[in-house]
Order: sequence, then structure tokens, then C-alpha cells
Amino acid sequence: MVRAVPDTHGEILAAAARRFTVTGYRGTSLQDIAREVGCSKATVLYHFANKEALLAELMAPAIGVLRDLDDKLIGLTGAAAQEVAAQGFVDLAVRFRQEIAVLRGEFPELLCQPAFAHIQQISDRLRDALAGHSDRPGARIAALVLLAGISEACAEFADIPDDALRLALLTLARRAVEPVETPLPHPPTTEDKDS
Amino acid sequence: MVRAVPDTHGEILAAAARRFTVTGYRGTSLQDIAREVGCSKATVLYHFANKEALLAELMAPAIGVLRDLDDKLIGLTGAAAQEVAAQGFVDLAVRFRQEIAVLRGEFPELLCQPAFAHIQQISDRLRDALAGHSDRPGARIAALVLLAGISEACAEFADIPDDALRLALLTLARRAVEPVETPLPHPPTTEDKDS
DNA sequence: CTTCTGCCTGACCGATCGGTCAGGGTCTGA
DNA sequence: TCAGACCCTGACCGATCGGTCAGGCAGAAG
Repeated sequence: MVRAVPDTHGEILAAAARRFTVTGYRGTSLQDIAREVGCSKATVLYHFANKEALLAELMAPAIGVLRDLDDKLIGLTGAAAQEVAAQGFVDLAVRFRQEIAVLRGEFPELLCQPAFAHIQQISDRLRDALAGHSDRPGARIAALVLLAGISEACAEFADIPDDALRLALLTLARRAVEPVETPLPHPPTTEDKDS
Repeated sequence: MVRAVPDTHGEILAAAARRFTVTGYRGTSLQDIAREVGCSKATVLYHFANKEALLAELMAPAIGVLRDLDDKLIGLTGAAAQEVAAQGFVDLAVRFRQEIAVLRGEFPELLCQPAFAHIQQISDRLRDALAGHSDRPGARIAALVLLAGISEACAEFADIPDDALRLALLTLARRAVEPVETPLPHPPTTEDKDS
């Protein structure tokens, strides 16, 4: 019989995810996590340098996908940017529901931590894309409402299957974004140079 | 010359609102508030029974308006409920931007506090009304996205004037709610009795 | 056997939290 | 002048936080 290697590292990670979703990052103590795993607090800090490192490792996959989405948005404008942003973010939000639930509401403060310094910029670009790169207040507001609302919905509707949730959110997003006049699909003229 | 009565109570309230919006309820200590006012922590606790009482007094006006909205929704169905809910909530959210920013993200935990026990039910009813009392997942999801997104937007766009923000949000809400089949406006027949 | 290494722990640290308390200063009205 | 109400404070409390540290234990290697 294969000796069951105790994957303490993974267990801590899973327990932390569970606790964070219920009581938030700041509302969860290392003691709470240790209790859930069934080990001592010192063990948690043996496997992770500190509390922040634990969070960072928990968020790494989601952040990777977010960066990929950010790359895909480069160069897109108008309705195309809106569609890619909507589709990409809805997909991301649904897939990483739990991670989003972890950050729920603590975004502003958590983003201050060095491990997440760049996330703010990425999410700003995402919001800008969802607004079709328009600077009209209506478009910017709609984009923010959607991003925040979709995050919240994913954290809340834990019981709805991925596919159904994704479809509903995408339908809503397409209905809700403020339509922008797509730049002419003509090949760029001399006036279209980036300034 | 009229002796300037020091309105310490009010000053504490204002300082708390300012700090809470920046660092959140849990992220703000009584010491922080006292420092901002320029008094001792004990003074804060002389004017308010405890930290929770401070929050409750800060939220009282907004909660009052929320209850009024809740009353106005009684008996409304379909599109009428959606419109009243959208209009009422957008107005409330814009007027009480700062209060909403205070609760930002800490809603789930704060609602557990006895002073806010009933808020959860009211906001559930509000969400239900915004969904046109439909039980279709799409309608329920859209309602949640809107409520959460609008709250976030109000907290975020502090620089946009009330009127502009209200208009933009209401336009968005009307565009984004899932349309429901309004019950026939005919006078009730024998089949329309509430069951 | 000894030694070494990886995993884990209890005890402990300083800092900070919300909250209490006895007492001091000031104003007012008798 | 004195009593009492009101406002405010420093000192202090127990609890909890994230984090450190010396050492115990088990198994593999020599």
C-alpha cells in the first residue's frame, strides 16, 4: 500500500481558500487556517513565508489568466475590444469564482500589497476596453458597473453551473455595454496614426 | 462673540466617515478616528457606546431611505417593480455615495451585526423587484450584477456630479435589466387571484 | 550506532485591537 | 461658594494578531 504522503502544503492552500471565501482575507487568521487543516499555526508559516505569500500563491493561476486577457486586448478598439473584454472577463470570473470570492471587497486594500501591484493597471485597461476605449462617462460607468457586478455575481451564485452562469453574464454584458461607434474598418489612413 | 460650541460628536462622525471610506470599517481603528479628530480614543467611546454604534449612526439616514424604498415596492410586479426599484436604488446609491463606500465589500460581515440584521432581507426584496419578480436565472443574475455594480460605481466615481451619475446609471439599468412579460394590465379575472 | 535533513510544534514576542475606568477640568445654577 | 453635570483624558485591560525560534521527532544515509 502506497504510503499516503501528507500534502500539507496543498491542504493549507485549500483550507485557506475555504476560509478566505467565508470570512475574507483580513477576517481570517492564520490560526483559523491551521485549525481547519488540523495543524499548528507555526506549520502554516513553515510552508508559507507569511500570510501574504499564501494569498499570492492562491491567486497565481487567476492572475495568469488575467494577464493573458490583458495581452489579447492590445491593439483592439471599439466594439471589438468590448466583445473580447466581455467574453474574456466573464469566462475568467466564472472559472475563478472562488478566487474572486476571496478578494471580494478587499480589492482596494489588497491591491496595495506589492504582490498585486500590477493588477490595478490591468483591471484599469480591462475596464477601458469594456468601455470601447470611449471617454464618455456613460461608457466608463457601464464598464465599471459590469466588472464589479459580474465579480459579485460569480462570488454569490456558487450554485449555478459554470455554463449557465457564463451564458447569462455574457448575454447581460452585451446588452449592457454602451454601444460605441466602431472606428471605420478601412485600412488606416494618414489620420489614423496613433498620436 | 458667540462661543463656538465644539461639536465633537459630529466631528467624530465625519472623521469616521472619511476614514471608513478609505480603509474600510474593519481597517479603521478607533485610534485612527481619534487621531483625525484630534482627541483621544476614550473621547470617541464617550460619544459612542462602541465602534458598531458609530457605524449604525453613520448609516441611519441611508437605511431610512432604503426602508422607504422597500415600502414603495410592496405590491408591484413585473416591469413596474423593475422601474421603481431601478429608479429608487440608483437615487439612493447616488445620494448616499459615501455611506455605500463605507460598506464597500464588508457588507456580508457587517450584515451579521445585529444593528443591520434586517438590511439583508430588504436588499433581497430589492433584488427580487429588480428582477421583475421573475425566477429565471438570467433575470436574477442581471439584478444582482446591477445592484452590486451600481454600488461600486457610486463609491468609485466620487468626482462625477450627482445628476450626471444618476442619469448614466438609470439609463444603464433600464438597458440591462432582463425584460419580463408584464402581467396583463386588465382588471383581475377569477384566475388572477393570489394563490 | 550516529548524523543529517525535512517536517512539525509549543512557547513566546511585540504590536494593536476594542473597550473600561477613575479622575481632572470647566461651566452653570443654586 | 459649593455641588453637580458635562466633557474629556491617560493608563490600563484582556484578547488576538502575524511572526519568530529553539527544539522534538521520524526516516534515510553513512
